[in-house]
Amino acid sequence: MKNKILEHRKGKGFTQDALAKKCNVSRQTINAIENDRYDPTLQLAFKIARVLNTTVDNVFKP
Amino acid sequence: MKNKILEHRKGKGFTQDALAKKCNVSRQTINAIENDRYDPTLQLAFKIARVLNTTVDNVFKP
DNA sequence: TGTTTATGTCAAAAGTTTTTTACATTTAGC
DNA sequence: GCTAAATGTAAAAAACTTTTGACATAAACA
Repeated sequence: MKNKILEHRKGKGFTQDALAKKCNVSRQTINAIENDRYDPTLQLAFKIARVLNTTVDNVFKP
Repeated sequence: MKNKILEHRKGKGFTQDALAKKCNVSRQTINAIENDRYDPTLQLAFKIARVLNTTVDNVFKP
């Protein structure tokens, strides 16, 4: 699953750690997802999208 | 996680079984998700949305 | 260079989803 | 009311994912 987390994250000036904290997950989780090591749960996908001020469909592409 | 699978599914005239087959999962999986017993993987969420001709953000709400 | 901050990666644990088999209940049409 | 189709549910196992702590590497920059 491709994603545009990096793009949106940088756009907001967030570090992985900052984004992680806002999503209440570990930095490694954000890193792993950002680098396509695995897909987030649907819940976390929504959380990430919300924190990045966008939609799930916008951040992730199958 | 709330969802509008039933609504969209009926709109297309699909049974749970039909939707399941189109998504390559078991009928019980669709049934369980439709009835909020658990959330699908992000992959499956996208598949369901695609089969129902809509978006993940449209079908699911945190 | 040395220090700090940011990112990358592992292995294992923890947790979740999915499948299967089976049966119960409901709904729709005849 | 009967029948067939559709839906609901359960338990257990299999498959898969996510998370975490720990450590490694890289980047920034004074």
